[in-house]
Amino acid sequence: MRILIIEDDGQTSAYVSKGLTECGYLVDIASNGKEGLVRAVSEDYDLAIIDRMLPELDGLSIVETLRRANKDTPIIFLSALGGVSDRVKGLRSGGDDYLVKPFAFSELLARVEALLRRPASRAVETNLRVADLEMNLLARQITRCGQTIELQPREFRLLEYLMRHAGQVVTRTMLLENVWDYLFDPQTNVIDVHISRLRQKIDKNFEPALLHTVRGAGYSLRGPD
Amino acid sequence: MRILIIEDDGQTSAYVSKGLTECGYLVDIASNGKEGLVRAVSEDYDLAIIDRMLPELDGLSIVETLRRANKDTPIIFLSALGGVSDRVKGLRSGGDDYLVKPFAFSELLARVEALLRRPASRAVETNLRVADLEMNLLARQITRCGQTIELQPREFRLLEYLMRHAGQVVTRTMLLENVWDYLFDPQTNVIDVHISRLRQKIDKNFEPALLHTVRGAGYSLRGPD
DNA sequence: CTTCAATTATCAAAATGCGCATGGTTCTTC
DNA sequence: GAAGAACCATGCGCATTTTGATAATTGAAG
Repeated sequence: MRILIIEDDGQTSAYVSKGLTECGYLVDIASNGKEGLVRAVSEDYDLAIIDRMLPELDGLSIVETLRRANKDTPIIFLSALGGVSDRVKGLRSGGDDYLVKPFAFSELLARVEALLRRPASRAVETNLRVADLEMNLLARQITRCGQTIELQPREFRLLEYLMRHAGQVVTRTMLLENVWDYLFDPQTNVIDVHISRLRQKIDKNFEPALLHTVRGAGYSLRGPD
Repeated sequence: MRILIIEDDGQTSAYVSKGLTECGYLVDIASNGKEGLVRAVSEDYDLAIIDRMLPELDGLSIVETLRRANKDTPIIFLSALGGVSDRVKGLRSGGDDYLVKPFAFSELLARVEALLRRPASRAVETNLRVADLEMNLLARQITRCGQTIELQPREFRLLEYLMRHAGQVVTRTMLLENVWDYLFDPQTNVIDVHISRLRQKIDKNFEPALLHTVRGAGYSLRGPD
């Protein structure tokens, strides 16, 4: 379990970090708001502990930004501001819990674990999305721009793999290994054929194209940036 | 959104209930632990607010029992016991939050909404289970007693329908409509055939049988009670 | 014991899914 | 701008899977 601490007071962050590490969590510390936000957005933490008052960017704004970006990492506020209205503000902004300094580590830990225990934290991803292309793993249904698209099993696997690696370049070797379970090169153009068929279905009739060829390397599924 | 309050102090429960009702929640009140537990188990609340000290059965025990019964209704403890160790105990027992009396209603409301906003509250069911028979909708995988079982698409649909209606009697007409999309009677024994095939796979080699015939009516999937 | 519903086995038709080969297209490099 | 490389699209056919029907057997209820 990975936890991010955003806290400018080195003493507090060291204290919390030490305790959590001892309990087996992987802890990262960001000492200002900007850095914290960047890390929270770009990496996948299971929980974040955020100070409300921070240099560069305050805690409330971080959380609001995160939530707007659809990141629902559980968040515990840590703050010296202990008034009812402060706590309400923190929770309303998208925080999941609010602990007033000074606090007992044991309570923080209990609250961390209460949040991590919520099924949401380990929720299974049932939906993948790249731009307006959506895959519902449960219903095995693909839609682009609201229109549903039918895929064959192999095409489905192919697309799932591409979506799970959206933005990255996916090589033929990766596809052979992970979509076809081949450990060798079949010396044919199977991949090309299926990529082509997939394109017919997900990119033809739509704008813009999402499945791009990376000459000499492989393919890459990505939306417009 | 339905909220259950388990609280013996009439004044507190009335106060909380009034506030929540004004916010559009449907509120039920149980004034002792036993009654509260029964309601929490038998009905489906989106959240429960539970006093720690209650006549008949204390709050901690209620929560522990609920969690053991696999109910993961979010729970907020409300208590006059405000020491760190009390709070930790409440959270450790399976509670999601702990608010010390006296409290501001606005904070309680903010905490209620923080919990309800967590996706967990509207988590999608990705797993069905009847006794030791499990269906993982995401992986489209069936296991009984840990052993994985292969099913054909139609058998899968059939079993899914049966599992979603476990305990009930499922008639042939229901099956024709929902598994075959037939709106008429095909005048053959398609259903019987598929039920038989399904039995071979899920009940043969296992004890006890889960798929029961209800003579003259249909079938019923259910575990031992 | 009889009857009718339910179960099971076997079969054949239908549908599907997949990969290959071929020939066409686009890109790169000189 | 020509040649070669990489990539793309299409149709075909094989193999397998999947399905539904028929018919024989079993078993429960009266």
